Amino acid sequence: MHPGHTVPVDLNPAQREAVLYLNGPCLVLAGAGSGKTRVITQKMAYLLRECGYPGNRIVALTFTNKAAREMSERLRRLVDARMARGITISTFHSLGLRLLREEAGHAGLKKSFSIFDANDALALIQELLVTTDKARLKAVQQTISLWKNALMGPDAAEQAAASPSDIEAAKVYRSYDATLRAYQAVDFDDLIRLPAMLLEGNTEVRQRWQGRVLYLLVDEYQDTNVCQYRIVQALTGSRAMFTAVGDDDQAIYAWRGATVENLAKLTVDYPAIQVIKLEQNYRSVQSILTAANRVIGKNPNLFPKTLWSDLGQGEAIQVAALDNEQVEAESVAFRISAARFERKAQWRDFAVLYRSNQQARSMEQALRDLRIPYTIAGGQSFFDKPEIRDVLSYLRLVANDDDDPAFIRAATTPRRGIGQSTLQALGEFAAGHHLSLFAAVFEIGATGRLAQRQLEPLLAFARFIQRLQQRAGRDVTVSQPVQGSLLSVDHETQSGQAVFTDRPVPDQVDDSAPRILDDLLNAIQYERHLYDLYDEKPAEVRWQNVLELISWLKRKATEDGLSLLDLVQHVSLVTMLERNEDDDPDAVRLSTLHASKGLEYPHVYLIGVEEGLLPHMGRDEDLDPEAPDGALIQRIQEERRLMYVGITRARYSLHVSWCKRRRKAREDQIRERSRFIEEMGFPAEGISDAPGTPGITPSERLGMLKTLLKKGA
DNA sequence: CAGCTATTCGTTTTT
DNA sequence: CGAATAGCTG
Repeated sequence: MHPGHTVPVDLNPAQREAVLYLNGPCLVLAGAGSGKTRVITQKMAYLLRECGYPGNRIVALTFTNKAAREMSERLRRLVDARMARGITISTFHSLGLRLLREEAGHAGLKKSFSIFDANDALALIQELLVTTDKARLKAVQQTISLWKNALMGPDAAEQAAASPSDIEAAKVYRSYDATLRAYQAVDFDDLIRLPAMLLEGNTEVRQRWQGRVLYLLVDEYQDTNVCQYRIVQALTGSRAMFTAVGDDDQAIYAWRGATVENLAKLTVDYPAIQVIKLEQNYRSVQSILTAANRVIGKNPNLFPKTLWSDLGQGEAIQVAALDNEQVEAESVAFRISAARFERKAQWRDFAVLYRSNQQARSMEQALRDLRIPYTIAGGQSFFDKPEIRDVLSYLRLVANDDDDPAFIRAATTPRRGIGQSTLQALGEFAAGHHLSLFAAVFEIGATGRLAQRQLEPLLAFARFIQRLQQRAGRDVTVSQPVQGSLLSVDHETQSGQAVFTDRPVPDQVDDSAPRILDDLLNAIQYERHLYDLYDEKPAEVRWQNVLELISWLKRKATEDGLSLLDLVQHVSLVTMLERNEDDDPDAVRLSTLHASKGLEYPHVYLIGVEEGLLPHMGRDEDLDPEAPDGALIQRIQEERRLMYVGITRARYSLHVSWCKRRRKAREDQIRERSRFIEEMGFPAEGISDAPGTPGITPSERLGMLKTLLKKGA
């Protein structure tokens, strides 16, 4: 493009140093809003342009798909698309998935292994434990997950298990893992753990993948777990050419196995590592930054930083105490509405952040009442919706008929005369003969263990799946796009010219993926099923979701020239998450604090800042005899970082609120304001009560509503 | 077998 | 107050 003057501009000295440093490993300690994404994208651009690195040998890893998307968009603005071709910008999970698909054989898996989501996994644990106690099941699941994230197998877990509950969990872990393997399935944690094991244990695999990674960049390094750290080590090898960017003050994922110590560990494992601090904040006005610094100042710090900004003092932070959750929501909705008018701002300039998803409920209600458009991030995810899981279960089964949970779900949805007792008989037979449920259908007939009326629908279903498998398998599209330099293509569409020229003309029987998908939906009468099950409106919404899924799959199939089988293998839950979010409409953003990390908004409303909710407290925190000393303190510290993350999302104004009362189950609870509010400096100067919000009477509220509706119309 | 009613039970954050 | 599940009936 423009060789010569492409050395990054618009960077401060520290950022510039971080971008240019290539003599070895590099650790960038980036405070909130200090431009870490800019550093990463500029560095990628620098590597591509100035250093002549080929795109397909640069890998950038993030934690969320949103972050990955953001990053590739920003890179796209910096460099020519051709130059960036083949670059990998993806989450750890999707890189892990790609590695696992490619190296499936080395991991003892067939290429078409299934991926269990959290629900599938929980159901499996429920089967293994006899308990119906959901809390216990979740606890076991969590424990197993932590072990997996720590790269501990069942043996190691058994050794490490101290408490009776851990010993029980270790037992479950063993059979859980064995069962997954029998199903030819992996869970989310395996997408990280198995690649880590493969890279460490298999020299051939390690060398192959090392050879593809000339430079590695890792975002949000403070949120890596043991497996992820090992993956970084294995991929970079002794060359150790990588840049890790992180901020220990924003470590908020300890509960899922992330260890901040990984940051410090880098300086130990790589003594020559170059450590660069980014301390200038470009996001927030000083009043916000001051509050943030005060709060986080209460935490011990691995790497002390002093954030500063030259954006001016800004307006005072507002703190409001409200009567209850509903009033709080109404107050926020109203104030946003007024502020948009006064500031001549857009809806999208406002965000409402909260600790837990349920808090979105009252907020949604209030926003709807005032006709304020909103979008929710981090709520129930797309692939958690039953209709999506239903459809995917068919695809999973087509790709992998060892996947018993998929079999059960598909066979019984929609209802087709296959019920509890049928499945139980089939299950017992299958277990006794070491068969999958699918395979058992064809064997059990001869045994006469099932009545004809039970066997019939089973056979019909299994044959239906077989037909799909045949059609999917016969559809061998020629060119898989060249997989020579393999880390390619997460975002860069692989389409280009190859797909169109190399694709065979479909013959009379159209077995292309899109056609099969259509036929499948038709055959199972899924739309009708939805309308039978739900009311008109919700049914339509769900059907729309299905259509969205299908059209996404079709698009993917067409663009990348994939057969249905390829599609199902390459496109699973994880890659589905990478689907382009709908265009961002002008709407208020509702988000959990966790999901807000990395984002910024001009005006932020932080709600539910109460003892017990924001420093979130378990019920009987001190009653837990197994809790080691200091566990509580650590939890509080993580909650404090969460508060810090919330505060630092705001650019110009921050509004904190809390409820004096909150109705829990059946009874109202008296709540105290969060300790974090005092830690911010309240009620010191620079922070004030929100004016004109407390104690709005219903009639006043109605009046305001009418006024607003007039304005809106 | 499948859909309906009655009852019970309430921690969180996400890939 | 709401959702998830057990249990019952057609």
